[in-house]
Amino acid sequence: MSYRGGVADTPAQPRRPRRSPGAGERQRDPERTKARILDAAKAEFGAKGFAAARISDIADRAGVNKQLISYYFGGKEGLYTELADRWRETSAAMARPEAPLDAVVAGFVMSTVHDWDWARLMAWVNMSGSAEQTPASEAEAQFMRAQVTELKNRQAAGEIPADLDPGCLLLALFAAASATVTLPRIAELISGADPQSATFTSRYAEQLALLVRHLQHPA
Amino acid sequence: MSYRGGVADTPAQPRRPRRSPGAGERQRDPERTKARILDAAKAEFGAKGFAAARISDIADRAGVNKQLISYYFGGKEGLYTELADRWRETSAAMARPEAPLDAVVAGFVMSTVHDWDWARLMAWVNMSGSAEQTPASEAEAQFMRAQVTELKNRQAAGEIPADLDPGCLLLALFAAASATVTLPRIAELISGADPQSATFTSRYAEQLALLVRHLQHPA
DNA sequence: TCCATAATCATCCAGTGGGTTGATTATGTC
DNA sequence: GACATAATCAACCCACTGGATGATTATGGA
Repeated sequence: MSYRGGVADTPAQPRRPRRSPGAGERQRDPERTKARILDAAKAEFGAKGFAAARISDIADRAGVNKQLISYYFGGKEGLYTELADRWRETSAAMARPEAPLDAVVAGFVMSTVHDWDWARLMAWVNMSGSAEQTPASEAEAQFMRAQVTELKNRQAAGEIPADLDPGCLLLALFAAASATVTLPRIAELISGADPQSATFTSRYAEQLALLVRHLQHPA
Repeated sequence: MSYRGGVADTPAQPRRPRRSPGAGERQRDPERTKARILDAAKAEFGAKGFAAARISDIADRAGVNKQLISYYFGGKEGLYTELADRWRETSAAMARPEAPLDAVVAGFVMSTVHDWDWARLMAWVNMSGSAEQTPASEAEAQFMRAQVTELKNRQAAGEIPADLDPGCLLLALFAAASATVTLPRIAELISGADPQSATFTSRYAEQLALLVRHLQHPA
């Protein structure tokens, strides 16, 4: 038995066997091609992680010659960092300032439904990234600090128990909200349902929100 | 720049250049050798995950010829499953029945200090394992179910709010307790400290325990 | 002491996978 | 229409990696 990368690949596009020009459709369209490669890469990297992902698989999924990955992104590593960078930007932009905390957490959980691959990619980046390796962009640190002060404000406003350290709380909430993605097997074992499914995810999101509310207003 | 596996390798043994017989020490000792290989594998797999780990690195770290990995464990995959199996047994045995919940959670967090590699391995297994791939041993499922009923009991005893689903709560606690291992980069960003360090880990453990207590007794 | 066998090693082998090369075909412009 | 250039592809290359082979040495028993 050869090792197959983790978690079933996302069904994804029906994977047309060969792209036929299609009336009115350009047959050379660098933007489209790049987008396709990025999508495919997101799916593959998300499913298997960097090391286990194969650029030929990515190319196949994108319906494109694998050389284009070098051509556009400078190889596997370039493609990966491109995606990682985009994720950082996205997550930095994701800072929703003044929603209730339980809603923020639940929303984060739910976001994994719409973009499972993206969430998985985040998880891989976090799991395998160390400080020396990828120096954690200043923007990223900024974002985290902002989130911490966010929590601190909520704490000052009495939304959160005063004796909890905002940093640790943030970390815990982050981890809990990522649970379906980072611990899919346990999630499945516990719930009996597919951790990717909307039904389970929304239930879990709701429960987490409830938990947060319990922290806020005494039970 | 070639991709280096995630998270700095554990310092580990000083990696003796060549094992010299050493007075009174057997120079052929299969048990010792196997143990060394397992330790090295745990460290390598833990640091980089299955796909990125190299059996030659494992062999080097163990100070042993790489062929012995095939000899004793039937290759890379066999070695990995061996470790994964051991982890499952260990974690199944880890079921401490009647400690207070906050202590259980804190203890789980603290366990990552003494055996970081092991915790990382767990994280990789969970992250990359899907149901089809490794059918989640019955024992494993049993263990999880047991934990859930454990929580249910605590809930019945009024330790936990009645409206929380025990399964979801377990998942959330599990994820939160694994945070330093599964999200080391975020942990580092938030705390400014090394997520592997005992100081940070114990602080985080304490905070999580506090959080659990807040769930139990209204703030 | 000698032998059978287990343990260990150095070396080789073949498959894989990422990357490169050079050719080919669109596309836009003059 | 012709040309320059961008986009795309098929084929090849070679480093790496996991595993296999066969030799060698220790160990324990007869």
